[in-house]
Amino acid sequence: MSEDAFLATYDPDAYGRLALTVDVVLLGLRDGRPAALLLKRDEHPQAGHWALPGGFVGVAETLDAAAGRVLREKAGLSGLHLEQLYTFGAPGRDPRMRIVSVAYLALLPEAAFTAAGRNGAGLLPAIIDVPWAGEAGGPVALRDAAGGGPLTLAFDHADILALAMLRLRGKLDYSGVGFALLPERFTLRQLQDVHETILGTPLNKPAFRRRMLDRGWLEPTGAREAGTSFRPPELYRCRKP
Amino acid sequence: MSEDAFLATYDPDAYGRLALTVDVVLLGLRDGRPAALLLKRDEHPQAGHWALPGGFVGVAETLDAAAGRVLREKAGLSGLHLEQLYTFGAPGRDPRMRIVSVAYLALLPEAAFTAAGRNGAGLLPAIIDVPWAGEAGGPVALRDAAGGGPLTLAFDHADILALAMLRLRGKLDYSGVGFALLPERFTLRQLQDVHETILGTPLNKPAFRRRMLDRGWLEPTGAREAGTSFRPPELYRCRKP
DNA sequence: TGAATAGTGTCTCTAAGACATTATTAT
DNA sequence: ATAATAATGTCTTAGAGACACTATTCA
Repeated sequence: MSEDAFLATYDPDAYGRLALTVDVVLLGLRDGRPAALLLKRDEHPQAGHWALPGGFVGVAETLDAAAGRVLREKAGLSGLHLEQLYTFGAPGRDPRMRIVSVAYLALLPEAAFTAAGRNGAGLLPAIIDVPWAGEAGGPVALRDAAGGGPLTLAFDHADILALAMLRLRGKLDYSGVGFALLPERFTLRQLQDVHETILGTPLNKPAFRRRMLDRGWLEPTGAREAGTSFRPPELYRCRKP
Repeated sequence: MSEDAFLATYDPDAYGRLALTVDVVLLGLRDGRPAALLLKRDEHPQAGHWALPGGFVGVAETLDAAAGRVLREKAGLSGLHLEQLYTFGAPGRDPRMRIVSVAYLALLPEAAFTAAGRNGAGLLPAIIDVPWAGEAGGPVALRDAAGGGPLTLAFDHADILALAMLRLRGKLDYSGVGFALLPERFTLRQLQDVHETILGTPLNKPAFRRRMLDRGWLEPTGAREAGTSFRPPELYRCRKP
């Protein structure tokens, strides 16, 4: 049998029906704390619960492209740091049918995060309270950034969020992801604040400066931050993240 | 509309048809070099080419369970270190239809690797020649362990294999994965050889011993390796990988 | 001048690399 | 004894942490 003949007789349903989605963890900082943007589900299943923005993967669409489209359609954002996290496929995770979801992590600079949180698209900024117990990670607790109570997520989205935090923490000090949470020009203090927030531990200032500068990823802009009532810090730009 | 009513009317085909598979990179060591077990495809598409063992995900099956089943059915192995790697979903990666594949990494101790390579199941041990150029990783070259020429893989399996090597290298020194490539009892020299092979660089012996022993993952068995014509080395066991 | 933070100099401490030395086995 | 490798002691070196000190701006 030739390959063409084989393809003509191939039955796509022979192995059962399932659907593929992407779910995107939109991570940023809100008032110096890690936060995620959530969407209220207004359709079944789990209508009324908070969830990660997600969507079905188009038949002719790359996984990365699907994640980018979700970002655009649900949050009006593009050009962000976006990376695949992990694929969640437990049979009972969605009551509709077998839905396997490829989770993505998107990182938003503080300004984009704040803007997306109040653009009327229904995105809720939720503060992530991480119990930084050891390296194992663990379940994360969520609460409304506007001061509301604790939030619970739909499906297995709490697991996805926890994994996103873990991944971010793991990559922080060797991979330039930290820059994706800052504006284009930033001070070393801002960079250190980001690292301390994500790692959940204070860092030594001289050592942090040395490491960052020796790494060669930072380029001084020559400009300094304005509006301070003290010595204005140098603004840096990321060269090679 | 209630959730039950919604589920009754939900159309699983509304977003297009696709299939989900798992592909498993069976990594081990062969004569001190990294190697993978490959299967010759005897069905279309790409019949006659070498490929990673894989299979479709059952409708009621966990992704991890599917990978475990592939391992059992295609290589007769179980109880191995098995972890999800990445999901490959480019639309054209398989000519049959849209097939998205969740890639897994399995690690085999040297004995299991050798046995699986000659059990008649058609698994070919292929040496992986990695150009260790920097941290970026890159395409890997494959050749028949029996001395044959270079091998080319079907589909995008070369990319999957390259990612597997990269992941293994990255996790080696902070995660106990190295133990999964050794027998239950091993010497420190064997452990160092594994690390040097995977990392592609020689390591300092006293420093390596110090690090490994200080980590607390190793437990001396009291026994020593037999059959040496010199001072027999202590055999260790992994306590907490 | 005082307050506040930026930015740096320097000492200490830890861990890795280099290298030599001792230990233990078989022949 | 000799050969071969295991296992360790020690010196050096690189980098992180601690801490204090200087620098620069605004009020």
